[in-house]
Amino acid sequence: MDRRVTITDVARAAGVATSTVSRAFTNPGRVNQHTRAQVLEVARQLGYTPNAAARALESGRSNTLALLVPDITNPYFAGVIKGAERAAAAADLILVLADTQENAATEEQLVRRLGPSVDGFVLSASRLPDAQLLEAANRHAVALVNRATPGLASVVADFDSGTRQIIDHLVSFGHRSVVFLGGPPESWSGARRWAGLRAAAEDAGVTATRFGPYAPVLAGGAAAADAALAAGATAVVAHNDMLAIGVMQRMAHRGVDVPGDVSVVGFDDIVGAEFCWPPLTTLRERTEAAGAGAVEAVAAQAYAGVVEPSVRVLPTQLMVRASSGPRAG
Amino acid sequence: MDRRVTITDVARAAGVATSTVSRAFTNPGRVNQHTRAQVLEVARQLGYTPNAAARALESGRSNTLALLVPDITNPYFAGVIKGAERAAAAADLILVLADTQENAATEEQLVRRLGPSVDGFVLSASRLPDAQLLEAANRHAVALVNRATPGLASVVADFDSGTRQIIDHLVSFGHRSVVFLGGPPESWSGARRWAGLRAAAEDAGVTATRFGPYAPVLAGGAAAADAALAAGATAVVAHNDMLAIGVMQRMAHRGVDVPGDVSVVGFDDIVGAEFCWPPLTTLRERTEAAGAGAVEAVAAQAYAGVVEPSVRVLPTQLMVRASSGPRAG
DNA sequence: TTGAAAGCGCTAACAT
DNA sequence: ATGTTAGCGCTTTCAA
Repeated sequence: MDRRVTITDVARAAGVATSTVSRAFTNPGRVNQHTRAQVLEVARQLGYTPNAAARALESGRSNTLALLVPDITNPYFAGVIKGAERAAAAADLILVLADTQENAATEEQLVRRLGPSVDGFVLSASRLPDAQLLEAANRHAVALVNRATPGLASVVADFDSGTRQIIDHLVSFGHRSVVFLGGPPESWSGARRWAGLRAAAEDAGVTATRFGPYAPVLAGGAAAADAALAAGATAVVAHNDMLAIGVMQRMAHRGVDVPGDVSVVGFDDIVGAEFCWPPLTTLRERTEAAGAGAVEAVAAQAYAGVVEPSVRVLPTQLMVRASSGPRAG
Repeated sequence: MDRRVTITDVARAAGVATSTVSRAFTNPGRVNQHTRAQVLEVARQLGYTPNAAARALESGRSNTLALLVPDITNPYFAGVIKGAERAAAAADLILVLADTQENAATEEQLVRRLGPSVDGFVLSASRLPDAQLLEAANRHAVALVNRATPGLASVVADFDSGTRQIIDHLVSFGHRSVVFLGGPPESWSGARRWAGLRAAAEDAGVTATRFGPYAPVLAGGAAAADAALAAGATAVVAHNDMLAIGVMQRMAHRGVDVPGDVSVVGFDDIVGAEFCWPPLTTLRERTEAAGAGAVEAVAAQAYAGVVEPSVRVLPTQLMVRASSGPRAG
């Protein structure tokens, strides 16, 4: 569609060598100000843009980062994607997006396939075992979102504080026991959520029980709700908002009042947590900041030679809405 | 992080010329079967992957497509992204994602910045004027999603049928007039929605009025709802689901019963339309198919030399839920 | 069927 | 400060 203008065309038109043109673009200090201005002007007139492939071939760098997410349509990851995209754009980096379909094998394959073309990876909610993560980090710059592996850069939500906020909130409503409706067993953040909940419950002197695993989607709510009701739970905390909303739907269907009979709390604060019925009390994570922070961490490794793996913990905030209330009875 | 294995390494190890290795990979027919098998085996052992940049330099092709969306966090685009990603992966193409922030200037800038590195663009809900779109298509392979411009490939939802379904549905409930709560004036699909609604209303002998524009987000619902109520509307159709849900929130707040007093219908069927309160009657579009179709169209242009701009119209389906009902009074 | 060699566009020594 | 030149890894004529 477009006959490309090369550095040679510019050099010829400006009456200089190609190296001078190259320097005018990438090494402003090492070329005469006047020459530089003239070269840039000629380049502009000709509509010259440096060929990224040629640069990449030379430098081994593509100025491209890849972001892998388990499921693009899960609203939770929309924030991560947005933050990552923004940070990449700010750093003049190109962001490649891929969907792992909640599947470790697909994820591994994508890392292999994309690896040669990108300078680094942001792996969000990775399903890969630690060993494979470390192997990937051996070959590429890597940063994790909501997953921590010793030796790797990561950005995670502060689940310790978050789960404590949840327990405190429920305790303040008089609840003496909570049921955790767990998600996928391989989910690192799921494990952290449960661990935090259990610890906070113990500190507060209330009991915490784990049910599940359930699929962390709307449809998973039916089984989860039924189990919770059968156990006589008065307060349930779901693995994520989609599951929590599914639980509330099932309860409504069964004539159980939320929060009159049972309080429901979620994790994520997805779009929709605000307008589902009743509006969901849930732990908000700073997903955009997480995506942006991970991109920055990868860029630091790939371009600034930073080796020390940074671990950032982002604050969480309990959004108290109408799905939680005083203990029944 | 990784000492790269080049074609030369493979050639040496296999005792053949680099050109033979190259052919073994890209031109299976023009190399001895036995030689080829041996070369591939050696390559595998060495962990060789062709360098994409070098290929791109030679061929001028990056095997990369760019997808531009107005707002990544808008659940509507999640489906488009997913479909595009899937189609790209199936065609062994890399997908670059960028957010235009609902902004024509940003969109134009992204096309310029990404242009040299990608083989084509999928522009979804583009805010660019026709002239700029045509100019972009002059330089790159382009396909549009939910936007049509003469001469360009596009995938659009069947709003003619969709708006007719909406009107028929409301008429069957006895409604004699509908209010359309409009979105951004530059929105092509917004214009199509209104045009379809008006035509269908006329055919059905009911009146249609347009209000707005309103911001197509939850917060836009307050002003939209107030205007509709002031006008005594009994049936409103909102530009999209987010606005529709915002409208219902405002009505609930003002003690107006949906659908008892007012029926509310949206467009998109986003995640959440199903679990908002009341569940929203809305027109479902096949967003994933749209994203996938657009990628296929761009790929056909970029790699198969297809010039005839394909226009695909995807069916829409009215999801009747609880937000619409018999006309009041 | 295979090999030798010439670039693709750019950057980075190395000269001048 | 600028020009010359040698590749980066790969594909592709052109010969053999």
